[in-house]
Amino acid sequence: MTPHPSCAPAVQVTHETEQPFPGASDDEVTCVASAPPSPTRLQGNCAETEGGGCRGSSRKLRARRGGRSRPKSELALSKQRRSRRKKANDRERNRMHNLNSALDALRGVLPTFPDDAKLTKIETLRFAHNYIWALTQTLRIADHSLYGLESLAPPCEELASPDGGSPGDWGSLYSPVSQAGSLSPAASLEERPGLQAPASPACLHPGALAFSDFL
DNA sequence: TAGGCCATCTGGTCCT
DNA sequence: AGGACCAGATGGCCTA
Repeated sequence: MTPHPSCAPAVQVTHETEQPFPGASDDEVTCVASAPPSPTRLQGNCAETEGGGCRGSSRKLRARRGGRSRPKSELALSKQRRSRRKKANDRERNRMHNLNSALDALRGVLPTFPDDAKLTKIETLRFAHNYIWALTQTLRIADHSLYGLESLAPPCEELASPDGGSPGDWGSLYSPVSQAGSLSPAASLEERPGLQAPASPACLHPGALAFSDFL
């Protein structure tokens, strides 16, 4: 969608982040309202003729036939529509900000090298998936050692990956996510200079889980 | 300049 | 009725 020329996106974000749910005035003409609809939204005339799309048509008809709701002028309906849309946009923006905050928190507990390297969203999720699995395996191996079952512990190459992938295939550890997309963390991190994927946890010495072990 | 990533808007759907 | 969630579209920014 094309933002209104007079609306700098960054300014808009800042303003509306501070006021997640601003009381949208009916007189307020927002950039959203003035922006042209994207081609995919031009499904017939439904979306343009009534707030909320085609489903609102029945409500409108009911009102005209003497329903409970008071008939509103087109202008009033248009204003109400814009107001609702603006509030919905604010909520959606806020929701995505919360999601990104959670993602940042997740990044904060994941080991990366260099430390300030920022993982993308998909990398963060896949890396976290792998990291949790790595820690789980490490704990399992540690348990074996603790009870003197070290000799019974399967060798590195016998430990199955979370998805049952081929043993020792670190890249497959990121499945099922990696199966859906071409960008497995191992692969993607290898593609990105400076970022390195963790080594196979199955080969970590029990109890010696250190950051360096994942490099 | 192409491609990747991201933020944002938007309409649809489901739920309370 | 209104909010949450979702997916598609779009444009900006950045990097190779």
